[in-house]
Amino acid sequence: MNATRKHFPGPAHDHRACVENALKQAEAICRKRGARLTALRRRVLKIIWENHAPLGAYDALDRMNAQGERNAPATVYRALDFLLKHGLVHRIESLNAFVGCSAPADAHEAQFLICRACGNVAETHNEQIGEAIKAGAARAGFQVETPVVEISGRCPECRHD
Amino acid sequence: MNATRKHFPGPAHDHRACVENALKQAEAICRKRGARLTALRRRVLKIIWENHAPLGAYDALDRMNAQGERNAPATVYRALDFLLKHGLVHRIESLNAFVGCSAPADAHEAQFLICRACGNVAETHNEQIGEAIKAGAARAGFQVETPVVEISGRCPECRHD
DNA sequence: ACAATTTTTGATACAATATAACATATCAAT
DNA sequence: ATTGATATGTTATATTGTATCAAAAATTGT
Repeated sequence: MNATRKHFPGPAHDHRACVENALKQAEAICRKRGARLTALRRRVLKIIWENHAPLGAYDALDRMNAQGERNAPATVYRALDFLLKHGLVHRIESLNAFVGCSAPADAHEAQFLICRACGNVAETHNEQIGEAIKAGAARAGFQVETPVVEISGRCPECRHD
Repeated sequence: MNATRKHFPGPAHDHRACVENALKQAEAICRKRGARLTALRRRVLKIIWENHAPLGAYDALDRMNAQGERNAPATVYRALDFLLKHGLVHRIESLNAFVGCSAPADAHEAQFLICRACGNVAETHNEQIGEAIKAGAARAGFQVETPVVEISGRCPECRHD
């Protein structure tokens, strides 16, 4: 296995299975918490998971309304709020867009690797980054609550060295 | 000196001098580069520097138009683009807002400590965070271009331990 | 100093992102 | 069935950001 490429979906990536797994996990998590993953919310989650590039709220809305439905922005934003609250999706601040969480079962601090060529985003859970942030913040007397780490660059498939 | 508090403006902070210094540095930098820090751009920079909390583009616009002027959004965005390009301000992605750069003379990778109580933001230049990010990205085969690190939490003045 | 060129600014319109407010519907527990 | 809480529908509006083209000002070459 090529350990350097595990985070981004390579050519062998089975995305159908990837999405099914995400939905299954979401259902399990919501069941366990007594949270209601309604048809609407599940549908938005599935749309977000269509690929590994973050999707804007209005793009998600367009997908929902493609067959003539008339959902309003608030509908999508509310579903996204629910999904965010339960850690099923992440918001990418630097893109104003949303991406499926690759490890919704575990509490985690995530970092995002954003390929500016193909648009895909990989989620990492790097303790060292988290520790460096906490240490640096502590030296400034700062109490960390929500670190946002979004790293723009080139993914393994798109880099040109 | 209390080293833990040097990044955030404490009660003794002389903000008038702080702003004057920022403007002086901006002038020196632009002069050296042959970049034109016009009256308009200087004015926007000064408005951004009014305090240490990031300011939205439309808030800056409101300040400009407070005396009945009729500047349009594009005017402010263009000035901000110039200031960003020359590293005189930073954009805080998670707030859609802009803050003065505290070290415009040096090229640097910055991190931002954002106090969600008082709104102030401190800029840090922490090598260890940068290194941890580069190392983590490298392990994923990812080529870092623009790391965004915005840490929300509580500043020394506002924390409640 | 003048014309040619580039850069900056003005002005109008519009696109993209996000929320407020209130009504209706559905669910869950008694 | 009634009630209370949660979720969705609907309309309107707020916020953030660009595109486009015209006019003005600064810069450059002569």
